[in-house]
Amino acid sequence: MEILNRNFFERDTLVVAKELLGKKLIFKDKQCIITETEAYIGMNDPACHAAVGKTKRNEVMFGNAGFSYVYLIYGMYHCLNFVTEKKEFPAAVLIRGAKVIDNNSQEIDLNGPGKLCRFLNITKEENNIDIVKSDYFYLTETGLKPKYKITPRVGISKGKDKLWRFVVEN
DNA sequence: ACCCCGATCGTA
DNA sequence: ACGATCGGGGTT
Repeated sequence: MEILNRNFFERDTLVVAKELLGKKLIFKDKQCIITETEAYIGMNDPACHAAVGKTKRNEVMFGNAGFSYVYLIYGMYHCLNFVTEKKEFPAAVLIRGAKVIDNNSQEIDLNGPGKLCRFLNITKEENNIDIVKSDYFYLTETGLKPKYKITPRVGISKGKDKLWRFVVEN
């Protein structure tokens, strides 16, 4: 199916986060359907890495939409994000969960950003990749429009008031 | 050089 | 409830 393009990502982060639910994520030989996302939006969002200004780690968030932002958390897990909005406006969508379509049609639930990256084998090597140009790392349309609920983001100490987490129901 | 803490997860 | 484990970012 149709590959998601730059225009898809270069929009309001909350819209992108909601619309990423049900999309297919392809990385090398693996693919899955996204079921949970969170938005991190700009320098005024205290939970966003960009809140401290531009640094070596977060500079990709300040760049073009449609690039991957991968970082190491707690010394042992990786988190996968996709950069959104216009260049120089730092924002991204964290991919927190997905359902895998296994070769033997076994369903695997990747609930949690660390588990998702561990399963897909995504590491800092995959940081700053243009996913609208790559032939091994990209997203596609599926036609799915899953029902979802809206909740506060999890695992953060600041910015808990924002309802910027989106989870597919059922 | 040092210190604190984090967009997590598995175990207890 | 807690420990694992380490890099980023701020401070001395």
